[in-house]
Amino acid sequence: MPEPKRSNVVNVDRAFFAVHAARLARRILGCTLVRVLPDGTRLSGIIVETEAYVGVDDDGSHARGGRRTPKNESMYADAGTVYVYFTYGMHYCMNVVSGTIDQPEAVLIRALEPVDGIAFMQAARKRTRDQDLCSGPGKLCQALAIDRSLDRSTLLSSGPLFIERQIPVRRPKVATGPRIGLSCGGRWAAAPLRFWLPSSSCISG
DNA sequence: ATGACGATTTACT
DNA sequence: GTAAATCGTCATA
Repeated sequence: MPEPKRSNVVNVDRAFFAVHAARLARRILGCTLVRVLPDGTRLSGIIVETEAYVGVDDDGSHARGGRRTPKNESMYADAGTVYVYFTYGMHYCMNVVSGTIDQPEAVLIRALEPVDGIAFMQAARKRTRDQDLCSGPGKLCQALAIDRSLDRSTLLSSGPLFIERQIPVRRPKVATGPRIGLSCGGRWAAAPLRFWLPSSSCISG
């Protein structure tokens, strides 16, 4: 039985994700990331900040130099696959795989503007302003209950995670700058591969 | 077997 | 501004 479509929501298919990471990073700004919990609760937020990790040559990427391990295996999967990793012994971060199969590119989702399920997010995040519920890659995974069990899942069906794209009223203004938190130096640390909507108050610090 | 590290967050001076 | 928290993963031995 087909699900009722929300008006204004455009279909997102594999071709939407199968572009260069820097292109996808811009493309998903303004889209809505939706998380459906096992009990059916819908959590969502508008994507307002992203970073592109552009392939084996990218010194900032987990796949630099062609590194391929059980941890980052999903980076090598089809466009539209979810890559979730665990870092600093306490945080998860979520990526959307872009490009072509076997070419490890991905877009890190760095911040959301909360929309649905704000009460759940508040409970999951504890004493923080609504504007900081999802203002960082680890924060949004906490708020949306995203962990490694969602690694390797796909955004291409109405599963636990998917993306909704609204018809834009007007093309949003996008700011760019260097990515955050990289341990590498040089041109890859400086490359303007971080993208955000400067109109949002939910950008990571 | 061991050690160093990390695409971060939070608290504290 | 600086530092602690905290542990799975991977490279080296």
